Amino acid sequence: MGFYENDEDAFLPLRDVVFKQLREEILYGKLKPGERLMEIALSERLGVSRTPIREGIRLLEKEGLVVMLPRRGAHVASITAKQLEDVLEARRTLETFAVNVCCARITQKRFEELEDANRKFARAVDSRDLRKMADTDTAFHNIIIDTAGNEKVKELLISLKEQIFRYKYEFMKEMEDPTRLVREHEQIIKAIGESRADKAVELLRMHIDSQAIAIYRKIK
Amino acid sequence: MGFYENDEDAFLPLRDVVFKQLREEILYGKLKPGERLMEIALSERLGVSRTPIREGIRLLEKEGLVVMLPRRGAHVASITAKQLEDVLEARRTLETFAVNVCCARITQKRFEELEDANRKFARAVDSRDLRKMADTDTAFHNIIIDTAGNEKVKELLISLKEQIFRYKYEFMKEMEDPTRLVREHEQIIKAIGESRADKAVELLRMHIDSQAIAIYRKIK
DNA sequence: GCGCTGTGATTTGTATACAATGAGAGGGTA
DNA sequence: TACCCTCTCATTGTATACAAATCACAGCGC
Repeated sequence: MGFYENDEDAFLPLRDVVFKQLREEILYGKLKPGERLMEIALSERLGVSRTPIREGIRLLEKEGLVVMLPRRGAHVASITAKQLEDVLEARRTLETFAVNVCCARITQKRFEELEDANRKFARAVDSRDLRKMADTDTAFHNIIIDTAGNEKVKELLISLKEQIFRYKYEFMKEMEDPTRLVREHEQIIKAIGESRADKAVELLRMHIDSQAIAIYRKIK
Repeated sequence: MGFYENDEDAFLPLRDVVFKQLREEILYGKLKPGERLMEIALSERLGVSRTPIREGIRLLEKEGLVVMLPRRGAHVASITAKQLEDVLEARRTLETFAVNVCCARITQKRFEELEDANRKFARAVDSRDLRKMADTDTAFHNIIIDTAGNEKVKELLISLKEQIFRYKYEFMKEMEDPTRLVREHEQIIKAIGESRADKAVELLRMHIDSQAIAIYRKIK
């Protein structure tokens, strides 16, 4: 690859380096939805042969970040309103399941982690650093998902969220009052702390839906 | 590939032919869980070069049918009790969501398709043809999922089911009274027909769980 | 003016050659 | 015997060459 972002990449197969690099570029908007990924151009830009490029693109397809058509190459996945709706509905279904289980299983330690994660998110919101906001928000939700303890659900949720991350990122850019998200997180934490599973599920549903509506409006 | 199963394969990229062939072999037990997929051996057996083999294996990985470790090749995915539990829980979550939406959206035409699908399943059970049973059972569940109209949920459910198909198949082999499944389907159809979403959800949950328990017992 | 067809350039699909790694056999030593 | 070292060989990773398909567009006929 000519240079390495960090040392660990040096030990990864090139396909994984390609995957990580392109994933980054797609998620944070350098590669835009619909843009074509051409193997030769990429192999020249990244300084590897077409083989790891092809394999890296396959990995992106697995995550739903790229769509491939036979003989017509790979494109950065773009999303229709319908697809967005479907993904968000699937996410809501799985993540409300997760928060429900989480209520039953949470430990004191995990609960404190959750509170801590939201404090970090609050700081990120204060700092107005978009990337930090996205990362700390993800970290908060991931604690809930981890606590539920279902690896397959976790895997599916990671993939679903990546598919809409780019749009959510754009949406957060223009959000007038992101502190509302912090308060919504606080309410969810409170419901979990009180073991009120139904309430936590309902709050999380609303939390996801309100973002869904905003993103949806933006897409159309 | 030397010969073609059917004509349409002749127009597919070789990676897709490889994918379909290996998928068949994994689902119906010719390739067993844990078995190693070696590229050279496969390329000789299927009469293509390593390139489409590698790409076909990537497609299988995407479906969760094989797992790959860098430098250590691909293996047919085997499943631990915990993983099985996780997959079934994820399936239950998404499919109960689907049946819930299905109740609200079903049309007369779709309802008749559902009844018809269960009649076909009943005939398959009578015939004792295991493969037909599996196929018609899948077809029945797919009508519910299609009616819900969420493409992403459908995609996830297809993948989840494939991951446990092999075990379900083995389980059906030894099932003493498969007509119970037909009756369970009938109950679900009835609940859908009466638009009793909560009941349909509960029945489907039980339908999935009872199979889950049986497969679970078998694995351990 | 419009559409059809053929041709060349571009791009993906496939095969193959070579490099690098890892697993295991075999032998030496404590 | 148990352990470790090295060497070998099988296997995966990567690069590259060639084949086949697609696309864009020019030229032709209607």
